[in-house]
Amino acid sequence: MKLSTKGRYAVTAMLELALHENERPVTLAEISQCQGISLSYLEQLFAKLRRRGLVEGVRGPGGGYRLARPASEITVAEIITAVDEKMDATRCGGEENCQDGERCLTHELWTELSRQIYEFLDGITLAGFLARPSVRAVVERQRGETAGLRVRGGARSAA
Amino acid sequence: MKLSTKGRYAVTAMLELALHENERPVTLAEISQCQGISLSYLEQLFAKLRRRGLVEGVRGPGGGYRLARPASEITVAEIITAVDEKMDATRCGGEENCQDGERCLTHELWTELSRQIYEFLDGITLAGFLARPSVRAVVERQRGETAGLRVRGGARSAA
DNA sequence: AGGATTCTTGAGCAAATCGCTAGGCTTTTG
DNA sequence: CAAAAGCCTAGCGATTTGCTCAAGAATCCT
Repeated sequence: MKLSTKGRYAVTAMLELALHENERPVTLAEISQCQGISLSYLEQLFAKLRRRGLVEGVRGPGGGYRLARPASEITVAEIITAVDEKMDATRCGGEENCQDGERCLTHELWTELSRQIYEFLDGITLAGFLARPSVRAVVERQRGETAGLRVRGGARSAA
Repeated sequence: MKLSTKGRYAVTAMLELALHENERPVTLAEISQCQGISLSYLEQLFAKLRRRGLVEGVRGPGGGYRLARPASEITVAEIITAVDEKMDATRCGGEENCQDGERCLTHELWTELSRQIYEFLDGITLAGFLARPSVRAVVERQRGETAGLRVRGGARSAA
């Protein structure tokens, strides 16, 4: 379980997609501009997210990315592990013969903690997170401020 | 909040100290041997832990490291932030003017999530973690296996 | 059909970080 | 004083980060 800026980028981008779940696809260019992340870097992250079946790409004009599953079925843990690839990296490499037999108890202790963290993050879905009052407040505020400014194409409700 | 092998090393080493809380200090050489981490790397990690007031060093023969506070008052979050130094690294650098005013809502969303994770880890103390039944079982097993083998000096109860 | 838009993929690259080596120093015990 | 241990600094190879550049493929619009 590695939790650094890379995973943060991915989670943030996925939240952006979740906010536009029932609208047209969101382009990477929009996310890039809004977040200040380079377009190509986002492309790499989304390539991994796509391979893991978390997002779908829609090509052509009007295209972009869309959540492959409902936001209520995508967890933060999935996103992070999708872009981080390897997470176990135990010194003993899965074997438990750190020293002689299984003397080194520490990696089992860490494994337990790591599992705790994973289950915690696995309990947070995109939809669930966006539904929190404190988060909801931010979304509403931003929505209100930019209403009528960023509506491109009349916000048709995507048939 | 960065959570990678570096933080794991630190947490693991601290757990080792917590296991010998009421005995003589634990040397880095012992931890190094048991965990397979290089001695000098441990020294660097412990330098940071010491600066944060999490451990005390005891010099001279018979010395080593000891927890500066009871294991029940040291949280996993403290340990990880102690060795990882920087964790916020928000794109906007604390300012909220990502684009125009505060359009970029995403970093607030992430901040919220990051806080959740921090509070989760801050709720886990060394003592509390070692008290869990599943962890306890591992400790007891290891203790039994190595009883009489690794007792150096007669396990005097440190006055 | 042709061009514009957007995803898709790959090569590569500067900077930072990781985990470690090496070496020297200080303090304490005996 | 010598040995044991903490303490400190410099640096190094490998990996990862975050990014640029470039080409291709699918789709929409005219």
